[in-house]
Amino acid sequence: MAEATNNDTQANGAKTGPRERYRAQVRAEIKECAWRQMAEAGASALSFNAVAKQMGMTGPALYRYFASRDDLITELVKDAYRSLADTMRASVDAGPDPAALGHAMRAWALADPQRYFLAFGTPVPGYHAPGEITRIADEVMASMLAAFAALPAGGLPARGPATPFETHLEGHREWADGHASPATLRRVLAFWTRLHGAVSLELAGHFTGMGFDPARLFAAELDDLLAGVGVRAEEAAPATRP
Amino acid sequence: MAEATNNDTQANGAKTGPRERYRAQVRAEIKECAWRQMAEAGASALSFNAVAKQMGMTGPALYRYFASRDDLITELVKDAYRSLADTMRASVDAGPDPAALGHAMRAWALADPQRYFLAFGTPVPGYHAPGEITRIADEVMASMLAAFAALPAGGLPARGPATPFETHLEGHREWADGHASPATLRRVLAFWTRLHGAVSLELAGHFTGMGFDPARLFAAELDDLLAGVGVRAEEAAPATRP
DNA sequence: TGTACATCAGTGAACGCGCGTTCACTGATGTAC
DNA sequence: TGTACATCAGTGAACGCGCGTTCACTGATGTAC
Repeated sequence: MAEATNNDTQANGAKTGPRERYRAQVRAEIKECAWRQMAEAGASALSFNAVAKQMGMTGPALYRYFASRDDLITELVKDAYRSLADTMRASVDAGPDPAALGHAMRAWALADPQRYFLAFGTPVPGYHAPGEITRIADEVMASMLAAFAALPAGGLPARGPATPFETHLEGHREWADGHASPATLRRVLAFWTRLHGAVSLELAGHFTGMGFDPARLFAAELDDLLAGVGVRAEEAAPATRP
Repeated sequence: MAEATNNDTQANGAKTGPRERYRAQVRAEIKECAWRQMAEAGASALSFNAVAKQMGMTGPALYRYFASRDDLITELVKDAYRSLADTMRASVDAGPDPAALGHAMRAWALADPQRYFLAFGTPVPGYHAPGEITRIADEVMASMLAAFAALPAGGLPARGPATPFETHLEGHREWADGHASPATLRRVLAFWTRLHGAVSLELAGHFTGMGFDPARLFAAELDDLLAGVGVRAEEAAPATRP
């Protein structure tokens, strides 16, 4: 009954009447508030009522916008992954440069540490991410693969026979659509795990008091990885292409 | 008044009367319970009352053993670091082998993921670890330094000039007591961050569904690191020493 | 343009719950003489 | 060995609190004719 007769409906099915527009804006503001609150006390301390109060509303009002507290959090996790996926795709689209992609990832992490930890931090035992999030995570992986696969020979310089791990990957490459060589897959995994290691320890504050600049450690790890297995960028030319 | 006239006191000042012995045992059991509960729902969900109930006690009874819930958690964090420090020291004492040390670290992490995340996972904003914990963390770092420093030239094969990051470390090496070379420090940092990256992504479940064996990725990273910067163990002899 | 109606954002009261923590107490255990 | 006393682990009631969530409601906003 009372079907809308005007065409406030876009191609994607989203309504755009004045009420819908207002709804979308308030939803965004609520998330904004939630992020701010999480940055202060961590994700597990996120309180539905507290967010409402900070919005100038009473608690129950939030149920107009999110089905439950868990729904809000899931939405935030999804937004975090979405944001990372978009950032990485933009980097790859600007040119398949793994170094640029690495720096984009670190910049994204530094911009909002809690957002980074929401995606890659301590998991809640028993919680399983809905499929939608898994799909966005796959996009992230696809960007990394694209950055490396576009380079000649997957970014690898002249090299020897396959390592045991590459041989192992030969039989487990479904996650890469089968387009990349085992050597490239191994490279991408090193890229991901090393950058995550350096960035997460930095963000968690494990380097504070040690004096060195985490940005330089990160750059050094990137150099190590990208100048060929084990040859640093600075010494690559004279040493490894005789 | 009523000073103990017997000598139920050890060299370290700990009393060992029957009551003190009982106290220590119950304290240990409470921690045991807390660990179990944390493994099920995460650290932030640790409830004082729930632990007491699982112990067959009422909530207030726990205050005989821990000053507060925060005190309990701090104690657990301290025990986690203590356990890691002991594990690593044992490995280094058995011989300064970085590969063995790396495997010991991973085994320690796999044995209790929540324990690993309590030490290296998402930090609680605003929380600062007490000095005692920082001191134990320094022990962990010392073991890593010892494993690498004991190798000839800090475990480095023939190599070129210092990289920019090593030059940077030259001016920021207080955290290593000044005993190790910048090249060794850089090596230790790579060791730590890479292993943390691989292990934490594995424990957080980010590799599930990808098919490959995380243990092999870990071993490959260790190989990469230990066979010289960028030269894999398997191909080192034929490929890079012309 | 004006009127009648439907929609729906937000309120305020209330729900049951589990939390950390305090307090005065009881009763068992160990200690001193 | 027996008795008087001090210690202290654990209880049960109570505290105030904030949580997520429900419900019936009001009043403003947009819609249809």
